[in-house]
Amino acid sequence: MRYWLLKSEPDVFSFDDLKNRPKKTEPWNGVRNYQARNYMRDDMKVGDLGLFYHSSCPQPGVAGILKITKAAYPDPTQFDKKSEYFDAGAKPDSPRWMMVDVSFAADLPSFVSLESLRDDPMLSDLVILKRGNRLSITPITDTEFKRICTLGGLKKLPA
DNA sequence: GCCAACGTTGGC
DNA sequence: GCCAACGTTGGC
Repeated sequence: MRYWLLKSEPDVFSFDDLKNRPKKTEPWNGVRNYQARNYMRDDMKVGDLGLFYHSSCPQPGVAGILKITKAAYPDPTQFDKKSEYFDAGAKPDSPRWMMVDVSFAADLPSFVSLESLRDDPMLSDLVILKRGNRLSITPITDTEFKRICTLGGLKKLPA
């Protein structure tokens, strides 16, 4: 299995939103970047774990842990003219954008701020810390995943 | 295929 | 609100 970091703006959809959804699973829709799409389509598998990262907000950082519950399938918002994610170039018989479903996996006892990620020598290769990186979905190593869980005060890793 | 213009991201 | 960095678009 693999590990991921997924960005979301908490004003739009936060880790608490995911945790508190009555449904067990939520679609990770609205990704409109080819590289991020390819990660979902080609490499994400059910059971993979991800860090839920809050971006474009007063306190950026990792808020919790999610798991992938459904492999990539076409994102319906690309066909919805009323959606902000509508893409006139995408057709139902040739979808352009994909999404996966995710669900809450575990809380982190403490929020792991962007600053603390930057300050940790073990995380110097973390993709989102690289200059100019804007990818909303990036792979991370199991070492990085475990380290961030530790920084978040998690003693036992989620299964 | 080049590249300027434009739009978006995201930390500060 | 600013701005650096990046991705996409579209004319040529």
